[in-house]
Parts: sequence; C-alpha cells; structure tokens
Amino acid sequence: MPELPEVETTVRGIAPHLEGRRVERLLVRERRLRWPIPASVDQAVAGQRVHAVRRRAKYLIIELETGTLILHLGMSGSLRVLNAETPPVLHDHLDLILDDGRCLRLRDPRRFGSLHWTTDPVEEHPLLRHLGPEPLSDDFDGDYLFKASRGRRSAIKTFIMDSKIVVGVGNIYASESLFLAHIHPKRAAGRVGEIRYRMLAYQIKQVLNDSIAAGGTSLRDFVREDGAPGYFEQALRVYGREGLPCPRCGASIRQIRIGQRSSFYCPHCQR
DNA sequence: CCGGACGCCTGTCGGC
DNA sequence: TGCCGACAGGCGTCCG
Repeated sequence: MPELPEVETTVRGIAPHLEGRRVERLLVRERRLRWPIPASVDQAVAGQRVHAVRRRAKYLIIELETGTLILHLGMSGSLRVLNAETPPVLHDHLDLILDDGRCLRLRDPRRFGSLHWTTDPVEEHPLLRHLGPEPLSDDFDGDYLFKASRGRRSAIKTFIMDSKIVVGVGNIYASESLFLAHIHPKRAAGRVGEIRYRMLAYQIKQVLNDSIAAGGTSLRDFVREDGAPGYFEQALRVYGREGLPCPRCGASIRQIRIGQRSSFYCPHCQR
C-alpha cells in the first residue's frame, strides 16, 4: 500500500497535531502486527512529549523525550488524527492518546504494519541500518544508480525496489518511473547505461514529488490523516492500466509479472 | 554476496 | 447465490 508519497503525506498531515503535545498513553487493541508489540512499549511512552515526527524510507519516526517510535504502515495501514472518544472500528489496532483529547489511530486490516520502540539512535536500528539513500536527497542521482548497478543481473524494476539501493520506491512508482524514463522493466540492471540512469533518477524524483503534491495514491484503503484520499491515481500513466492506450504513443499497455509483482509498461516506448 | 521464492494477513473480485 | 483461487501499495527470511 503506502509507498513514499503516502507516508510523506501522512507525516506532513499528522506532525502538526503531534509535535509539542504530550502522549497520555498508548492504547493497543491488537498486539499481533507484523511483529508483536511488547507491552513494555506502553509503559515506555506514557507521559512523554513529542519532539518531532519525520520519515525515513517508508517508516514514520516519532521522536519522544527518551526514545523513538518507529511505525510502518505495511500494505494496508493508515493513520488518522481523531477525537480520542471516537469509537474504533474493525482493524483499528492502536491509539496514541494525546493530552488534548485527540489520538493518532492506526488502522491496518492486513496487519503487515509494525510498531517498534528504541532508545538507541534510530538510524542504528536493525530495520533502518542497511537502508540506501532517500530518493529525494542529493546523494541519489544517476551516477549513483549507474555505479551501484554494475554487474547486477536482476531486472531493473526489482533493482530500484531494493531498499538497500534506494528506499521508498514501491510497486506503483517503479512502474511509473520506468515508463517515464523509457526503460523496459525487465532489462538487466547492469545493462542500463549512464544516460538512462540519469533520466531514471530524475523521473523517480519527479514522480514522487508530483504524487506528494497530489496527496499520494489511494488505490484501496489509503487515506490521509483527515480521512481524505490522495489524488495521484488519476495521474498514473501505466500502473493498473493494462489494455488501455499508452498516454505517449497509444500502444496497448501490458501487464507482466516480475519477481511475483505485477508490472505495467508500454511495449512500444520501453525497451 | 546475489537473486529468487515464500510467507505473514484480510478483503475483494472474477469465474464457474 | 456460493465457493474458490488469484491477487493486492511491503519486506524480512530462507535457500541455492
């Protein structure tokens, strides 16, 4: 579900409601997320001031006074800021209850999301330690991708979805950016040239920024912190558009599987 | 080290 | 109408 733009949209939406507030308590209704939430987390966070809310890869980082909450939305998670008295519905697994009568509520039907608490520097957490650069940062560019891809035989789509290479590029934006850069998604990563990688890095930044500006993509259950959907779905060029005409040349968009994931491309524009 | 397959879980949809 | 398999925005783990 949420890729980088959806997580970024969520962070921007919730940060103003959380920063500077105090966490009254953490209310967990379902501990069995991707990893069970230890009961000790509830004790650890109670009473603490929220210093900052930010994003690293697809993780939401909530900095408290003595440590950090690391929240992942998995495939189907979404966060909303609600009055704490609002009755929970099915799959509303936890509330971070604030001192102003509101709460941050996680809904996650598939339970692939997770919540971790750490008192160590967050970048050293096992889940974050080996992550590659942020795609919207200056360390990410075509030269970096070109060097990192030498000798790689995997499909370029799989390559750019590898979080050790670059974070935040999920199944939707991988297809979209490869279309915009005119690269066939099955091309071996090691056989893509420097010029193409410059174009690809540029298009990854472009499509992520455009999606953030539209509030992300709401294919199924993603909603923003206020319950509104994102509007980038209507801007998708190839994802989910099998059989429809390519917006550039009119050829029929194809759907194939690469590494067990659906992939969409234009057979005429992408080689 | 690399690449590919699997599984975690619920909901939805298409075909029969 | 009901059932069943396929599939869905992620990602850690295991195996060759």
